[in-house]
Amino acid sequence: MEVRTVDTRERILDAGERLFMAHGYEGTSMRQITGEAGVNLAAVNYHFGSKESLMQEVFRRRLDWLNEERMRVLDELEAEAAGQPVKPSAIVDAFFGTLLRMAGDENRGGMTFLRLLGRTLTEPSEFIRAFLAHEYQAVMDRYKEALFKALPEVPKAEIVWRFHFMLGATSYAIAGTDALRLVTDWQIEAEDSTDRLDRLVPRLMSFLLGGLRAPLPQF
Amino acid sequence: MEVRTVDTRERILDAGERLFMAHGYEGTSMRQITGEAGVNLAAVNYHFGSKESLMQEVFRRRLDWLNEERMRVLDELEAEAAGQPVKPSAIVDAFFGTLLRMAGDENRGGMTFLRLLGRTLTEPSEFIRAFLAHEYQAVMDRYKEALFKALPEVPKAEIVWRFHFMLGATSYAIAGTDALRLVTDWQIEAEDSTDRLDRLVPRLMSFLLGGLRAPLPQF
DNA sequence: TTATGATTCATACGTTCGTTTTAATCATAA
DNA sequence: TTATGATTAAAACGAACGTATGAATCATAA
Repeated sequence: MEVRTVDTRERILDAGERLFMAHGYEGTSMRQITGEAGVNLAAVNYHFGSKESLMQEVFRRRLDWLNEERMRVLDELEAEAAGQPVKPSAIVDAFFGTLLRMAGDENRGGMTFLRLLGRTLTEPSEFIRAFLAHEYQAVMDRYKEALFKALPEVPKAEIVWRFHFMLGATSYAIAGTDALRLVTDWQIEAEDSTDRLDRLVPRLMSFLLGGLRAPLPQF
Repeated sequence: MEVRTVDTRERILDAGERLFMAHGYEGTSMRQITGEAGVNLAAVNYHFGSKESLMQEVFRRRLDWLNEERMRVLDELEAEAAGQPVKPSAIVDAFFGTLLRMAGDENRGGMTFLRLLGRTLTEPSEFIRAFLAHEYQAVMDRYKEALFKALPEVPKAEIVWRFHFMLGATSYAIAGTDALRLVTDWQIEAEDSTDRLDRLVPRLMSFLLGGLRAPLPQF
C-alpha cells in the first residue's frame, strides 16, 4: 500500500517539476503531467487536492531542504566568526552558492528545479508569489541582517536593493532561457555543458560580489 | 474608417500589454483583453489574426523604438570616440539606461511595458523566445562587439556571461514582482514610488558596472 | 479467507479557451 | 444617394481545461 503511493506521488512531482519548468504553470495541463508520469488523470487530485497544491508541493519538496541548509551554513559562519561580522563573500556564497550547487545534485532536483525556480521568481500568478514569500521569509530576514552587519558603512536600503539585483542576476542565469540568444554558437562549442555549469558558479560569484561592493551611486 | 480602426487596435494593444504584464501570456484570455479594451471579442482576430500575433505586436510597438534608439546612441558614442574604444560605463548606460528611462515615458509603455519585458525574458513559451531573439539580434551583436573592444583584456566568453548577468539583474528589477518580499514595509514608507524609480537607475547602474568590472574568477 | 481502507481507473461534468462564421453597421467615393 | 469595402457585432464551434464521481482493484490485518 505504501510503495505504490509514494511512487505515484514522486512520479507526479517529477513530471510536474519538469513540465512547469518547460512550459510554466498556466502552460502545463494536468493531462500533460499525468501523461508524462504514467498515472491516471485523477491521481493528482487524489494525492494533492488540486493543481495549485501540486505546484506548491513541487516547490516545498526542494525548498525546505535548501532553506534549512542556508540557515545551517549561516549558523556555522556566525559561530566561527564569534561575534565579528561574517565576510560578505561568505554570506553571498552561503545563499547563492548553496542554491547553485543544487544544480549538480539530481536527488534535489538538479538543473530542472533550479530553472523552474529561476523562472517562477518572475511568475505572475498571485498564489505562487504568496507561497514563495512565506516559504522564504525567515531566510531572507536572517540574510539581510547578516549583510547589514557585514557592511555597516552601507545604508540598509542600498544593501536590500543589491540583494534584489543579485537575486535577479542569479535567477535569470539559472533559468537558462537565454531569450536574447546572447550565448552564440562558438561559445557553446567552446565548452561542453558540464564545463559551463562548473564555471557558472565562480563566474556568477565574481559578478555578484563586484556588484555588491561597487561604489555607492551619487544621487 | 481610419479613426475607429486605429483606436480599436490601440485599445487592444494597451489592454493586452497591461494584462500580459499582470497575468502572463497563458494566464490572460482573449475575453479579458477585449473586455478591458471595451471591444468585441472578434476584434483581436480581425485586427491581429491570433493571440500570438497580438503578443508579438504588443512587443514590436515598443521594441522597435527601443532598439533603434539603442543603435542610435551607440552610433553617437562610437562617432565621438573616433576609433578609440567607448567607455564600458557609457555602453552599459546606452543599453540599460535607455531601457530604464522608458519607465518614465507613458507614450512608450512606461513601467507597464518594462515590467512585461522583464517578466517575458524568462517566459517559457517558445514562440515568444524566438520572436525576442530575432527582434534583438542585431542590437545584441553590436553591443557585444562594443564591449569586446571596450574591455580587450577580458576574455570574450566572460564578457558575454556578464552581459547575461546584467540582463538578469535588470529584468528582475524592472519586473518588480519582488517575489521574496525583500523590500519590507519600512523601506516602502521611506521613499515614495517616484523616488524609488528615480533612484533605481543610478542604483542599478552602480551594481551593473561593479559586476562588469569585477576581478575575473579563478578556475 | 474475508473484511477494510487505500489507491487506481474510466468516464463524465460544467466551464472556459481561441477561433470562426455570418450578418449588421459604419464611413467613404462615385 | 447609392454602392462598396472596412469594421463591428452576436453567436456558435470544437477542443481542452480542472475537477468530481463511482466502480474496480489492490494490499494488508484480523
